[in-house]
Amino acid sequence: MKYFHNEIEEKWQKYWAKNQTFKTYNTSDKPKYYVLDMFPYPSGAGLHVGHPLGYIASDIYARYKRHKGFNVLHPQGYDSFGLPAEQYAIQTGQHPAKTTEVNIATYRKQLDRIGFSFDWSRELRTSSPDFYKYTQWFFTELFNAYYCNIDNKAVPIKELIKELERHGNKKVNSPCNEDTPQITASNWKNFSEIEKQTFLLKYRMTYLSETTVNWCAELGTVLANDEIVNGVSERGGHPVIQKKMKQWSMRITAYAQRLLDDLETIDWPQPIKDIQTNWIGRSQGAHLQFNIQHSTFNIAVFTTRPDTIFGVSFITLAPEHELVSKITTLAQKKEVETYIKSTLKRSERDRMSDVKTVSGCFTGAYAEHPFTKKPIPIYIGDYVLASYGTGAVMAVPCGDQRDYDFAKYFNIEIPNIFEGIDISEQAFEGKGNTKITNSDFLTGLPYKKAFKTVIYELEKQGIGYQKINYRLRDAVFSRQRYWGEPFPVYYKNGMPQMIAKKHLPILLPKVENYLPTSDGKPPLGNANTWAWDSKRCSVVNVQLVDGKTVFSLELNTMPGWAGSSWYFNRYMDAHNSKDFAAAEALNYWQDVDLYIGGSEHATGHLLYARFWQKFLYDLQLVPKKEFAKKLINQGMILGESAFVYRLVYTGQFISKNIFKKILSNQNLTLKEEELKSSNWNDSLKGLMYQSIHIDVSFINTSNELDIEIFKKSRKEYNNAVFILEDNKYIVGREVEKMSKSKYNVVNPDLICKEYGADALRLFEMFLGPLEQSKPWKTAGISGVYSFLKKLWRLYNIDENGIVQVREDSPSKASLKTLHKTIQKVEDDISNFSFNTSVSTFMIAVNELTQQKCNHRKILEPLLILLSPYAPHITEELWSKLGHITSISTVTYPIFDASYLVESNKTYPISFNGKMRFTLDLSLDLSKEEIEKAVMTDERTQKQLDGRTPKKVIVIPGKIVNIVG
RNA sequence: GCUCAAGUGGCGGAAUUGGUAGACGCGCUGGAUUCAAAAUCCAGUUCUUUCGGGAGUGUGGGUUCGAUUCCCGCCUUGAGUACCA
Repeated sequence: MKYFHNEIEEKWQKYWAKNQTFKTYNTSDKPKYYVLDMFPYPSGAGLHVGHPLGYIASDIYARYKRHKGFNVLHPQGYDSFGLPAEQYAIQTGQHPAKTTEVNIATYRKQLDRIGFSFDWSRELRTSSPDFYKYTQWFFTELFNAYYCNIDNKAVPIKELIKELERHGNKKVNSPCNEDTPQITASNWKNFSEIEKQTFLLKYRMTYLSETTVNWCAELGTVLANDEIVNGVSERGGHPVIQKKMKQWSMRITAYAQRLLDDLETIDWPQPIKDIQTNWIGRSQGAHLQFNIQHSTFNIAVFTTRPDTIFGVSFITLAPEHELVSKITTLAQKKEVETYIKSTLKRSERDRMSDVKTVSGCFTGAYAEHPFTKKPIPIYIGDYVLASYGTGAVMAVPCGDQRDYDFAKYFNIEIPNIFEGIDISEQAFEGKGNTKITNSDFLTGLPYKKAFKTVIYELEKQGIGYQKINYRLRDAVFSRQRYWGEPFPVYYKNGMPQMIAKKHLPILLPKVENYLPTSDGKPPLGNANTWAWDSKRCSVVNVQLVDGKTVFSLELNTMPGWAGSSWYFNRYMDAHNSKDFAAAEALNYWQDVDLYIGGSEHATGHLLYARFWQKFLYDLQLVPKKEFAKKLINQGMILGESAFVYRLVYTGQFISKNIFKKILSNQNLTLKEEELKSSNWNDSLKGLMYQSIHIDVSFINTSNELDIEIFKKSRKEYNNAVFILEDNKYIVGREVEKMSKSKYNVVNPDLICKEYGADALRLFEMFLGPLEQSKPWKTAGISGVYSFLKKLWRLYNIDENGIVQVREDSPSKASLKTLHKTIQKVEDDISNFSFNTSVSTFMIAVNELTQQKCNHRKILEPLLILLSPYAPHITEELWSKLGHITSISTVTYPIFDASYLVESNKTYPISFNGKMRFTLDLSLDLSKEEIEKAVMTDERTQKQLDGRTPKKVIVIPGKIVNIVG
């Protein structure tokens, strides 16, 4: 009987759905294990073969853990708020909820077809009100909390108010709000309500502030730093400019140190840890002040090299620095204004692309050196960033190349403070043991000592202190979009107010138009009616009528990472309507044991989710500081794009190898039949050509183009002329990211139809190491497919579908094959090398076929072993073996080492390191006995040919080497 | 520029704490079966060779009886990051 994968897979998928085989309960005697995938955004394009790679790996692991006796939570859901659905809505008027619904249905169908063991009863969607109700609630919790530097954690804002009433803010300022002015208790008491609220905003974990944001005009919204790549938007590649706007921000900087420290407690890939460490960008240095001559102002700077303080010869401010306008002298005013204007014009991108050009301008003002009291000229320059440190630097040209270049350009002196270092060509940026010189009380000290000494001196004089600075910035949380979570916020006298938990969720209102309003408000400004908790309130024209008062609502929505920052906790108790999850559920599941997803989220989702979790932990809402113990980044599956080459001049399509010859202009000998076109020779004059992406389904496995299909694919190709090689048109191939626009997408549905889901699963694992990126080549699937067919044949299934297995004892060789396989596969799974375990199965089936082994005692454990990889065929064969229960419920076979232990060990015998022959020796022999046995062997004597060896090296259990 | 990772047949990739490099699969070659094809099965497949061997894991060194594996220099590729004071 043939292996009909389609029939089998349909049967078992139905069975699993009907019996809720993979439903998980929150109570069990078994230990828990939580396996999670990064949930997908349901795009209109559906899944391609690259998407399920991580899901397959996690599914194998989840099934394996179930076999190992764990109560496994393996859920799936959708990150269903997002830009594409909204842009589609703008174009078509179709409501994003509708498109999302349709896309999810497609995704679900595709996922089901691959045979995942997800517990779909826990499915969640970030765009569902049941879910975003809690996203909104967490927002209000963030608003109602501040970061306490005494407890070093977030605590309710009530505590801060109490403290302010008693002592003012003398003690409470944590590093993330150290710039907040100091107030006393009586100051606080004299504040008006609005002043109090304004003041508290400086402390809240989420706060409203006028900030410089990354504005993308094309997308009509602000973007977070991690959403910008090379100065353009990550999505769409549109230009991004700096703009001041009133925005919600998340005070993630409060957690900078803890986010850094706790990286050591989690088993995440080193590259991800490195990226996050880099992104947080901790640097240790000093904060110090320079008084400005003839004024009351002073300039605060941050430096990592306070030891070079005596090398300062000027100060540079960012053009946006607030002091610029205040200190510029009348004489320099015009020049400064012109310069600032020119820097505003330069986009971020320009500034980055020409890093080397020095530009700046003198303000006319002078600061005073804190120790020597010498005047120091103050410049502005756009190499200083307003958003890092204090937006001002003390320039030490001899110790920093950028300062050096600036000094050379403006002819500023470059004092040398490094003993025995030549700085005539470039700055000296090293530290090491070089001693500081020409530096008053620091002269003669090496870096470390000088660093400590100068900080001591600064603190003593009260002009500076040691400081740790972070590159990490607070994350902008407002988006001027429609398809996102509405904020649970209304405004009273211009101050934001939270809407109480009992009124949540604030439902996303219906709008006719998804674009910003004519007066520049975000799309939610188009809503006529808002509704939540309809019994209590009603909202008309974006105005909340609550009894008599009229308030306006927040019209921004939350960014894409809001829901994904906590969704993993929701799966633990997905349908709870009273809370985001019951305490019992949270305490049972604790955290994610294994998280699988792409590394592209390193500075986005993976950082925000860690921040959010820590916040929830501080409020004792979740039991763990980190949400995921182990993380694995699956690599990307790349597509092999196909190209045809067209000469622009003649319009001819030229087969790949002929085209290559033309390009290299070598050995250009064309057969007469290739020269069908009379224009041919002309075309060589100006070699203008296009390489055009064509759909990968137009070509066969030997890269030959199906010309007829190609011609029909587009009108413009109907009469295309082809120059062939060996009567074929060969296309060019190139590995690229899989994408619709490159026509290189391979749909998993087609693979499932042709080869089956089990073959797809095995093949995706077989492609290579999980973490690596690798190109997809459909041709390669035949290997695993024929493996499945061989497995099927091993079971001797007759025409009636009856399996004929032998019940007597299998041979020693077969048992050895089985137990070798058990051991190897378990080793591989625990190392997450799924690729090599697939090979192990293939070897096992080949060996068993050769041994003609179809013993029940071998076949049953083999099925259990294989079932995580190929669940459908193993379920089918299991049922044919006469079992009633599903294979998912049985436990993994236990490896019995006794089948592998051999009395003899084969020793390689080498001469001068070169292996000559092998000798079977007992494992129990002593070194001396082994040596004796080797030396008396006739092959040894033959090799030695009468000579005496210098020494004989015996490594018991490994090798014998004879050195002559 | 800085940080990290990786270089093994025609290709994807194996190789435990250093111990017979190239497992497994694709592709290719030959054979069996077939009227033929598909499918299936068997054999071969790193290079080189005067058929004894010899060379070989990017490259040059080092440690070792022995190195794909450990150490140092260089080259190449990929990823991340980018005026961070």
